[in-house]
Amino acid sequence: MPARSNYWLMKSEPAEASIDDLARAPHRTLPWTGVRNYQARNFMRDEMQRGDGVLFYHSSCAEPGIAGIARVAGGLGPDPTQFDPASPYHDPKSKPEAPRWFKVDVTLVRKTPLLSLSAMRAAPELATMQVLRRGNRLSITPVTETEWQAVLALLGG
DNA sequence: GCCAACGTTGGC
DNA sequence: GCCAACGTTGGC
Repeated sequence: MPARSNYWLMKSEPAEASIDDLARAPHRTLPWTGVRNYQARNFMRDEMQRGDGVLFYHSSCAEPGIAGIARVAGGLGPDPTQFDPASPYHDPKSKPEAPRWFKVDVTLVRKTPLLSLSAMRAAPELATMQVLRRGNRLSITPVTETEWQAVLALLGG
């Protein structure tokens, strides 16, 4: 069994939650709600731990790429939006006694200059990153220690 | 707006 | 359990 990853890349549409939204949030922390994919959910529910490093990635926008460094602040629990009929993430099939969807809390460490998707693709040392794989759609992907260090180096430490 | 890729759903 | 249809993601 492979070792648990200590590093993650998490996609967010900036129109929904940008790096600046995270910077302005109380305690620079936001709950990562709205994940409706089982694989991504399992990462949050089963593998993520407080203190894990997070690459905060802007997707579905004019300039996709890594916009900052964050960290998992804990807060593992049921995603409350699944029970909210007014939420776009409402899941009528989910019951409070058996929640389907989970969230963690994410805290900003620092905003960085954008490491654009094109720059990521141009960096051979990042070629293994799951987010760069053809057809990848997972909103949360594990990042290796080597990839993490390579991203930090590209961001200028 | 297009479209490739992939996940989910539901009929059988 | 198979698999076609459909919906979503996300870069371009």
